Amino acid sequence: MDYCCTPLFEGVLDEADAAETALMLTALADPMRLRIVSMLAAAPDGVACGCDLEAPLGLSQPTVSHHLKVLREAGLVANERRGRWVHYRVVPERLEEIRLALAPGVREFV
Amino acid sequence: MDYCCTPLFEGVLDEADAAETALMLTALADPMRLRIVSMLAAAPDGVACGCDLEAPLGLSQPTVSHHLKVLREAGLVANERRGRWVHYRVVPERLEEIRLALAPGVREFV
DNA sequence: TCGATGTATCGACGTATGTCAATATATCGG
DNA sequence: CCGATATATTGACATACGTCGATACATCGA
Repeated sequence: MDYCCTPLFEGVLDEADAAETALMLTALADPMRLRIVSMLAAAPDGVACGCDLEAPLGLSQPTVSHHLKVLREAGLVANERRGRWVHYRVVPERLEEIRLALAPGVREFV
Repeated sequence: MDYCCTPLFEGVLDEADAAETALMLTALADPMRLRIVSMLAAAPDGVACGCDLEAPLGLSQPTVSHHLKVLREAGLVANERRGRWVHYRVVPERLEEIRLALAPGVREFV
């Protein structure tokens, strides 16, 4: 008797939800961007400017700017111009969204 | 007085940790793979075989096999051959690792 | 043994991504 | 207004990724 191929698949992520969650995860799924978020979180007042990130990361200025743009468009960091500099900070609520999306069963899987 | 460019950057993710976390996130940062994990989690006994995933996902058999391999190599799913079929299940401990890695400040940021 | 069925691998294709140098834009100080 | 500094954009490049068809491998039933 085959107990395989049961017709389950209920309460599953639809395409739209999967696409949105994947966008957030994609923005975070890069070593350099993870380190950027970590640096911002560890910075005094949780704020740092892009110029501080280039040397520790060993990346060029355009590349850092690119990564910050990816993180910003994913809502994972916020920026604020302060004179010549742009201050970046982590958006913890957005990180929490990801953690909730990955809850026990990836969804409300109680 | 410039309050920018302070020499913070302590307690930050090193390259190795960032690379490993990025590997897990990359495996999960795909809409189809998110739906696969969701389907496995929602399946009775938390187990399903690859043949059940093709039709709901609208993907070819090789593509489903590829995604399952990516998830398996990332430790996010486990497989077990059962006769002609291979049963896949989510590894919740691995998902929990990701959630912990994304804790408040991405690291032990209390 | 042979055919059927589920799974894995291979090769190829188009697209996306991370990176940089060069350049443009924005803001401050003098 | 001009030079200096921080940031953003553009264009180019190599690499990685998602997908498929074709094919090989594994297992069961007859």
